[in-house]
Amino acid sequence: MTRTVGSSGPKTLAAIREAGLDLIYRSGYEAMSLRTLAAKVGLQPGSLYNHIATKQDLLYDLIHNHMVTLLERIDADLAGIDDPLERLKAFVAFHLTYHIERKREVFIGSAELRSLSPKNRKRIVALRRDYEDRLCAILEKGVAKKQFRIADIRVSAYAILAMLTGICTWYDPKGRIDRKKLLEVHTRLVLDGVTP
Amino acid sequence: MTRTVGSSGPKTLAAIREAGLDLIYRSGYEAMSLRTLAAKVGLQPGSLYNHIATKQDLLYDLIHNHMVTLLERIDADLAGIDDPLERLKAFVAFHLTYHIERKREVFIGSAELRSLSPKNRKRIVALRRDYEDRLCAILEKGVAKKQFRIADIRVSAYAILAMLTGICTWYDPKGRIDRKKLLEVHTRLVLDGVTP
Amino acid sequence: MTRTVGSSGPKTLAAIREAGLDLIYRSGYEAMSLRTLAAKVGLQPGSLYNHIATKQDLLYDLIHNHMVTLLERIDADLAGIDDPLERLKAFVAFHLTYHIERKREVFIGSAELRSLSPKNRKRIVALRRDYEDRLCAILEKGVAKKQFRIADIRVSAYAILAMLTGICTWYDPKGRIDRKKLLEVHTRLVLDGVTP
Amino acid sequence: MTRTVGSSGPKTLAAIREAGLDLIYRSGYEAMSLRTLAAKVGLQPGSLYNHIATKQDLLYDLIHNHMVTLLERIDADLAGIDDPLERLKAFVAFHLTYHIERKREVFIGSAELRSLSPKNRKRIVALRRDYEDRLCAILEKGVAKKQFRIADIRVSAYAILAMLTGICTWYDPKGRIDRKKLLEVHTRLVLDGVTP
DNA sequence: CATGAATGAGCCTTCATTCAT
DNA sequence: CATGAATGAAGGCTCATTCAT
Repeated sequence: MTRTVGSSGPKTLAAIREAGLDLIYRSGYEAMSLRTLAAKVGLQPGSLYNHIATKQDLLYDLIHNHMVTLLERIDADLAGIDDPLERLKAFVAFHLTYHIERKREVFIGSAELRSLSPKNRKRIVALRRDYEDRLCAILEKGVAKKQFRIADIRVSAYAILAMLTGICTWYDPKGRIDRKKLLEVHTRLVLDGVTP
Repeated sequence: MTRTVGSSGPKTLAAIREAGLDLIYRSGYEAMSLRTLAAKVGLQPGSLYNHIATKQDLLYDLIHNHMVTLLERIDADLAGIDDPLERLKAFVAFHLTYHIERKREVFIGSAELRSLSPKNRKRIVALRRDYEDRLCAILEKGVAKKQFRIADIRVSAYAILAMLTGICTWYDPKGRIDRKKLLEVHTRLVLDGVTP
Repeated sequence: MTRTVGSSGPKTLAAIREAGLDLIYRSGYEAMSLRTLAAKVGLQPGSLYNHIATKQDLLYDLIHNHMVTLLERIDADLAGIDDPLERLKAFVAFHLTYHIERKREVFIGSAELRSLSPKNRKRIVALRRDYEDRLCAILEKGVAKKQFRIADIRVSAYAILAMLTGICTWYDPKGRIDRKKLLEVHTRLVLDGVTP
Repeated sequence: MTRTVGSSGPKTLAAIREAGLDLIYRSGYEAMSLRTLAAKVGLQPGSLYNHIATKQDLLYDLIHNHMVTLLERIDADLAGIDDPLERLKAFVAFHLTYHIERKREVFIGSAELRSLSPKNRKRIVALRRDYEDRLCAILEKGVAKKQFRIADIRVSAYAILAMLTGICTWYDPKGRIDRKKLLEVHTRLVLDGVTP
């Protein structure tokens, strides 16, 4: 998004992104100061502006990156699968995995929506909607094929997403529960909730 | 905006709490300035300190109040119900209703956990755990009585809570979906997910 | 200075004065808040104004009281003594004793001169001058009678006062040096410095 | 008042120190606001923080600088002098001169001790003690060599220091008394007080 | 590209003081 | 007399951002 050509430029920008991700995840966008960020990267505050346009821009950049990747990946994972039930399983598997691996991006992507400028927020919300639509489409197909029985597609989609997304607030990769079991439990919860 | 002459102490505190709830919900704790808060209540910034000790204190007060009420209410609603299935239904009904009616408190209670001082956060997290334990207890009893079939109690409880809590991020009381239907959809999702 | 008739009035005023003395001595006039003062006396801040006119007034009251007492006492102690040497000894004895016993008043009386309003400062400085004049007069008489040999009366007077007053910055009544010895040492220092 | 364009770092810091010295001397540490200080230097209040860490830090810096210089100078002035009497004379001469020329530093160094944080105060008090020890050592040597007759070294040292330091509260370099006479008067007062 | 110094706005909080009750 | 709640000003300090070097 914000990038300047040059020798150590891209590396520095990457470091800024990574540090920003970390700090925003841990303390929140408002609570993170660019001074702290600069210090973490080993720069003076003013130098950040050789890589980013504004603090707000960095936030948008982070979230936007995340959303675009999310959409690319889900499409890649669903490609070639036709059966709605299989597609739903794939969706759950992907969502869960991605949300565990990208805990910070996911959290920021929803908790810091309100810190985005109206214009930026609109853009991100549109991408979120795109992603939700992937799930809605699967559910609809399943209903059409009588594989699923669902009272309200959108409500169910939101409920499923909330449930799956919720894990990134408590799941600890180093904790007692292994990822496979987590996937099984959630897959069952979802399937039982939509199959007749 | 203008000073309400004769507004006595408790009333002013209540106004501060209400305004704080609103502002924190909409812009976040860090982003809310006490100047804005004071203006909304019709006071000078310094006058807030006749009613609250610090900004942090107000946040804690708001969240703590919410948690205590939550626990009181769920206990009241569950009292006298024995059957695990019925208890689970009551839990879902209560949780959903409360989370719709107290959207702001609920949101703040989780989104602003990180804005609490370590000591305060600990206290709140303990209360949250208490609440989660109510659901775990129900699930356990149900499993013991062979009414439920659950792979991992705690994981399921978190999944259910995440799902039910999720609604307060998108549900609009004035939107197309009425509360009854919402309850039906979620109750089914939950029950199907835990019954054998 | 500032007094209201009434039942517990005078006692409260005395408590305010004592607390003020203590707080100003320990933290300085600017650093002492009326809130702290009120708390120490067991009142609400606003209630102080039933006894004092302003914070500045309290300071002036304290210092003025001190100066007036100082003058009354030195005159009493010198009364009836004629010989300049004896008068000087009496002065040293009185000054030392008073400055040890009224450490706080003395300290405030010089350190907080700058915190007085111009008008108040003028008044106090005049009283200080009166006191200095007592010593100058003694020295002059002694010189006239050839008992003393002094190059510059005023300079010597200031030097002597500085020396004698200095003790209240370090003397600890409970320390190793007893008051009698202190008096001896200082008396000798002074006398040796002015006698031929 | 107006910003001195191009004023580089060290120069600005020096200006801040000088302005701070002046303001603290005249109004006291607590009474000096950083806004006033900044205005005097021609900066915005926040810009001060490019040069100092905190207000407290500035105070400590000022006093510490003063104490270190004091120690360096007295040692330089005493170097090469062996006779206790000559050393005492040199001490008096140095002390008096320095205290006249650095009136403000000296005053702040003792009047604002109480405004220092406990940790900072400890450090400064230790340096003061070092300086006092220089005088004590001279007196001791003189006593050992029977050149001085002193009842209590420490008490006498304090008395002498108080007397000499006192002048900086009233001496006006532009006044009627010239420095040479001042030195004579004080030297005699001191010597007469310690010689047999 | 990075730095250091500056800006101007704003933050939370404290303060002396007032006044209806 | 005392209280509790208010005011308005000010305090120290932090912040995102700019820009000459």
